Amino acid sequence: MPELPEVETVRRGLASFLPGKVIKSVDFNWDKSFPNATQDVQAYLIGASITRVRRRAKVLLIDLNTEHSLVIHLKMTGQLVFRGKNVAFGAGHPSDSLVGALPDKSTRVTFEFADESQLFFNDQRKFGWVKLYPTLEVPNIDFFKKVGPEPLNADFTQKDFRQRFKRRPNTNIKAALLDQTVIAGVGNIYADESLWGAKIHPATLVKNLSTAKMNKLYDELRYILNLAIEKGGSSDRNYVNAEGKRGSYLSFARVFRRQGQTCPRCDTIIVKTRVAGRGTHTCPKCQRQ
DNA sequence: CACTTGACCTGTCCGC
DNA sequence: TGCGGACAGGTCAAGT
Repeated sequence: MPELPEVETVRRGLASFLPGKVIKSVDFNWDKSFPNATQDVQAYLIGASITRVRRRAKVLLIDLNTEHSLVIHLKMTGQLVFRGKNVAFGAGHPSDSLVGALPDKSTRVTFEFADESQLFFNDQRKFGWVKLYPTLEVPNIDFFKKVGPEPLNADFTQKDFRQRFKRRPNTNIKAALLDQTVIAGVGNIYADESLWGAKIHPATLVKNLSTAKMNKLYDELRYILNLAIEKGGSSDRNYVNAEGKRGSYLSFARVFRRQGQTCPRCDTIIVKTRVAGRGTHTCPKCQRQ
């Protein structure tokens, strides 16, 4: 599911609800969803207070005042939904909501706080996880040692972007965009959307892309990631924000999940194919290989 | 090494 | 209505 804009949207929601909350209890019903929860839970989680909520790549970090952090990956279908006095099931328009009463059959971990509010980790497909690490060790996790730069960082330039891709000259640009060690945070939706924006066919080999094309891709990717954050992300099926509500980006999408519809630039019918092992949406006229 | 494919899971949709 | 197969926003390990 969640790519950079969705995870960032969840982070912003959690950052408004969680700081100061004191963990009263933690409940698990699927071991693999919280693989290193042992006696550490008692020592570092129960009674701990949340200090802040961060994001790196597609990973959320919830820092505690016990020098430990919850590290959370939502993978394809993970959700983190907060329920408290001011954020209750039923608030807002019903069509915004994708989750009802919690816990439900997809709930894998439940955190309860001292003020009776709760945080639910739901994950239909069970690929996602919550782990507990000493805060200082988080940068040493294999994933964080290898992951590429944040594409939206102010100091990340067109030149940096081109440099990062030089490590994957013989692979296609879509696979390279999805490779988290090149740059962080891009998944299937925003790969397709940004390639359409830059008029690049997803199967084009990286080494065959000009400097101008790569610069255009950088511009389109940053534009689309920022727009998606503004729209609260994409809810293709499971994704919801920290209040359990959908994001609206897909109503603005130009190609993703729009096969059979017309290209907004040239009216050609958008097609769905397979590139880098993933469903891929392109305009056959705008994006020639 | 660089690159591709399968595995991890559940649920839904589509064709027969 | 049932059943099999393909597919779904991600990442690893294992294969070539």
